[in-house]
Amino acid sequence: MKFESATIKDIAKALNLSTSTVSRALRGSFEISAETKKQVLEYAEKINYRPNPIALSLKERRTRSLGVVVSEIANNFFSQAINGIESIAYNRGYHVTISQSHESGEREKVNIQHMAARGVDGLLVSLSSESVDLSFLKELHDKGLPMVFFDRVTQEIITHTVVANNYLGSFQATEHLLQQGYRRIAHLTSSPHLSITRERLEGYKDALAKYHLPFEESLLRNCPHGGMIQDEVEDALNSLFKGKNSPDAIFTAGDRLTMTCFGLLKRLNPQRHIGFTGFTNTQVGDLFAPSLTVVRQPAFEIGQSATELLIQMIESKRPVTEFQNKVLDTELIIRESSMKMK
Amino acid sequence: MKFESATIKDIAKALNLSTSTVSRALRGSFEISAETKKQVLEYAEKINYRPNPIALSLKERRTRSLGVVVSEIANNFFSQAINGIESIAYNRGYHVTISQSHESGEREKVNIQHMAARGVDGLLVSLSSESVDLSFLKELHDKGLPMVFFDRVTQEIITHTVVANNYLGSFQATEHLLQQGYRRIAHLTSSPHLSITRERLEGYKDALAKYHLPFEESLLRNCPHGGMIQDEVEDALNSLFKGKNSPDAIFTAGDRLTMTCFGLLKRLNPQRHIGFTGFTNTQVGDLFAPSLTVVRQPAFEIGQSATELLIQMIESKRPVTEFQNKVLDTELIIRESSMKMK
DNA sequence: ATCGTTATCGGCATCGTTTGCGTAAAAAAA
DNA sequence: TTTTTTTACGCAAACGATGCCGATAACGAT
Repeated sequence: MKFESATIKDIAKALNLSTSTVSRALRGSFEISAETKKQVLEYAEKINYRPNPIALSLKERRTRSLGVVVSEIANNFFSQAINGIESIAYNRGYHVTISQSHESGEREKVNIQHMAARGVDGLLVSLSSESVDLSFLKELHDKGLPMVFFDRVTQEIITHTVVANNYLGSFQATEHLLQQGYRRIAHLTSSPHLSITRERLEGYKDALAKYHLPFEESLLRNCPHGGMIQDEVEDALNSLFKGKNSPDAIFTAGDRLTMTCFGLLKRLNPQRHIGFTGFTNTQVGDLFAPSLTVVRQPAFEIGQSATELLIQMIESKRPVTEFQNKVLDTELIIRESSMKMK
Repeated sequence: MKFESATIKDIAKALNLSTSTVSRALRGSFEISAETKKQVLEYAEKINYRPNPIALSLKERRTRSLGVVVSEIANNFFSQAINGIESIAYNRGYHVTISQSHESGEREKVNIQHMAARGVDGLLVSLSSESVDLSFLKELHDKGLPMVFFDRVTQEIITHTVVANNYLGSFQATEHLLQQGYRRIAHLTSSPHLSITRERLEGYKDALAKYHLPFEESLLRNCPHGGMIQDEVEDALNSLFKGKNSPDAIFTAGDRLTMTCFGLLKRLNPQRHIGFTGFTNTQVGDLFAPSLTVVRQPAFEIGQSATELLIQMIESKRPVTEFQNKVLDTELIIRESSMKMK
């Protein structure tokens, strides 16, 4: 089953012209007579001619498409970020190819290499939680493939980055819980490799320090799959609530993690009140019971900003040497789940 | 800023061979000596040679990528369906290019034509609510571009389709509300043009008929943007609850519509109890207050099934003339929101 | 010595489009 | 009329890879 489209040759043959004349007529070159031009334009319109973007890509060595790598689409943060990416990309004439790593480093590598082999003009990357060996990305970067990291970034590759103010968002959320009177705040987070994990942990620690509380390893849990695997979260919660020194509040550091943990908390511990807040971009936090106190990231804007920087790099004549590291503020939306029961 | 990659010519030049020899050596042709083959393979590995997919696409007239058109990614149903699409596509060696129509017919047309102009080997389409003139799609279909419709389908183009059993899902949900004792069940749905709208309306009507209740126009509301525009839903709800004959239950026919309506219902009518259920693929229906009775569609499986059919069409030698119309069952998950208060 | 085989490789066209260069005919200048 | 300029177009190369055909050499058979 093949799909045939009209080419410039078909027009040339039909009108007894050369392909070069047709090509020039189509793009309105001044060295083609008005008459010929009109003829060509009319015929092209008639047979609904569309230039073959693949041939153009081969010639111009560009595809006008951007590659996006995220861990999961079915994640409020990422789907909103992708909306931001798309809104800029399409306005600037770029396509968007999306691939998911599902938090697998191997999958991420395969997807990126597949896209990079001339499939895309640039890459928007949010690393997977398994990503440790980034040498394949570094190679692509060294070869000149433009890339911008967002959300989950790396220091190993020097380029533009766009992230939320994870430190401050985490600090504010933790401080809010402390202000409410909670004193044993557990922190449920993703893989320790990730930049967001480290930054959010720092904010959490510093907020504790401000209230002269020690950081306790025993209140920290890592779920490398970020809430995608329910058992991982369930194990973490069970171990947290096993002893007698169990936490009185939980602060989660990721969209899926927040949702999964919130659900499990209701199931596993329905009787006890646990203060709760977490990073999530859900738009229905006020519909939950209890309504959810959340740290919201400017996902759409992060996507937009990263895309603008990427396109700017792609279209720059000379190699870019000055890089921006954008940090956008989060928003703490306080609802019932973090309130202290009397 | 350009990204240069090694080509077959570089290998040929370096090894003093012709490009054809290198090409054949790379794909292990038997008419190349073992020695040359080894030389080529080794050098290719050394410079990390990757065939240029664009050049291959031009030659083989295929791109090994699939185009997906949905209204919104940030929609539980679609993001899960895309996961299904991706799971099959990547296993079969296809890329996935996603575009959103945002329920705009114009945007949909532009995106599809952009992708179709040789950008993709086939299309997976869920129509936008504004889609009325499908002539551009029909043209592409007539030219031989393989396409499969899922979720929101059309009769105008004869090809494979994969949908949920919208009629039955709607019937069961409505019947459930009726069994609970509700008698004035409003139906909030999307654009009347959509197949899903019609099918779900039929199920709703037939369930009413089974209980000898008349269908009342005054209990039907269309929100063409499917819950993406809050005001649309708010207006619909306000007009429903204006008179004295206001509904005692609401049944919504779409993911975003369900979420938006559920939120508004709590805000606008906090005092009165309204029975509620709707189509949605949210994974956290049990976390809401009240927990949400939902009609869940097998989104992942729908995506998988549609993709399998599409790839089968693409790889078929001769035009496909027998088409499947798959219908997958929905699941009614009963929770508190649809319970009748005593 | 001549021919046929076989093994191994190169030349060239091709996919669709753009573009630098060349050139015929027509128009303008001499 | 001759020369120069302009107009309007064609030729061919290029992008990267493939594949049909043809070329060359070595070798055995006749």
